[in-house]
Amino acid sequence: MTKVISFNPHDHEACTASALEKADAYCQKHALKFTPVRRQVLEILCSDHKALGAYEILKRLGPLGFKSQPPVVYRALEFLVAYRFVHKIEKLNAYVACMHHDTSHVPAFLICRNCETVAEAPNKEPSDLVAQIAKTNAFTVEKTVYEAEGLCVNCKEDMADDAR
Amino acid sequence: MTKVISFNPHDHEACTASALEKADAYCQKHALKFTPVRRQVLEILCSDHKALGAYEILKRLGPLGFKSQPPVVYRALEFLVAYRFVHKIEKLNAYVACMHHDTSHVPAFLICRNCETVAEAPNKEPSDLVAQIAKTNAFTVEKTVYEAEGLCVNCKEDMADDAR
DNA sequence: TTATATTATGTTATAATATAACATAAATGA
DNA sequence: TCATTTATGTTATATTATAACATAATATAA
Repeated sequence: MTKVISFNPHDHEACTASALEKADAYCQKHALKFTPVRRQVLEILCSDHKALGAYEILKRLGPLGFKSQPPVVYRALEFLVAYRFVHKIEKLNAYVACMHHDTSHVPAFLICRNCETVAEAPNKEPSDLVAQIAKTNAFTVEKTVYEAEGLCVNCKEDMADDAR
Repeated sequence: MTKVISFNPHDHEACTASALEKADAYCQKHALKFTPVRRQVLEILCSDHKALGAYEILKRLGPLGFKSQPPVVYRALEFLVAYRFVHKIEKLNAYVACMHHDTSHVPAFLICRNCETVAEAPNKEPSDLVAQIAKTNAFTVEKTVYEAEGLCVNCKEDMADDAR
C-alpha cells in the first residue's frame, strides 16, 4: 500500500497535465467527445485536490466564457463521472478529479475535515468487508461508496503545533 | 459473517419493537430526551427496511399530528443520527433505522437498486481497505461511509423468472 | 421556589443541490 | 442530402437542507 499523492508535496502541474492527457487519449481511443466544457470542468477539478460542488464549478466556468445555467455543469459532470474521469464524493455532494484513471479501480477516499483535501486511495481491490457481506448475502455489487472523513497527517501536526 | 436481516423473511413487528425498546432504554440510561417526534421518526423509519428521504418522513408525520416544517424532521434526524439510532445513506440522501444499536459498529450498507431495500451489515470491524490506507497515510478516521449499490438476491431471482 | 440557563420546539424564510422539459445546433450515419 | 443521434441552450422547478429568531418546556443553581 503506497502513499496517496494528495497529502504529500508533489508536482501539481504535472499531476493536472497527466490527468488531462489521459482523458484526452482515452476519449480519442473510445470516440468520446471531450468537448470544451467537459475539458474545462475536469481542468477546474484538477486545480486542487479538493472536492468542488457543482455550483462552485459553475461559478468558475462563467469567467471562462461558458454559460452558467446548472445543466451546463451537471451534464459535463455526468459525462466525466460516467467515464470515471471524476468521482462524486457523496458525503460532500461534491466532485473530485480521478487520480488513477488508468486502472480499473474501486475508488476509496480519505477526506480531511480541516484542509478539505480529498485523497483517492491508490489501491485496486474492493473492500474486504463489503465484498464479504455481499458474498454472504448473494448481493451483486454494481457501485460502491467508500469514504472516510477525519484528519490528515498535516492538519494533525499543525494542530499539535498550535497547542504548544 | 452472518446474513443480513433485511433481505430475508423475519418478524418485522418484533424487529421494530426491538429497535424502539433499545432506543427507549438507551435514552433512559443516558438521560436523553426521547421526545414524541424523535420516537415517531424512528418508528416511521422502522416501518420498512428502506431509506426514506427527510421530506417523505415529514409527509408521514403530518397525519400523526406533528408540525410539518422541514426543521421538525431535520432536528429529529439530527438527534437520531447523533446517537446512532438512525444512519444516513449518503448515496440516497435518505435515512434508515439502525439494526444493530447494541454494538459499537462501523456501519456498512447494501442498497438494492430494484426493491430499494437497505441492509445494514451485521459486522463490527472497519473496512480493511480503508483502515489500511488510513494507516499508511497517518490519517485519523472519524466517520466512514461504506455503501454498496446493486441487486439483492431476491430481485435477481425475480428477474431470472421474468426472463423465462 | 424563584431565577437562570439550557434544551426543545414553532415558524418564516431561504440556501444549496439537482433535474425536467423543451428548443436549437452540431456531428454522425445511411 | 436527409435522417438520426448527440450535445448544448434555456426556462422553470423539484429536492434537500439550514439560518435565524421566537416561544415553550425542562433542568440547575441560588
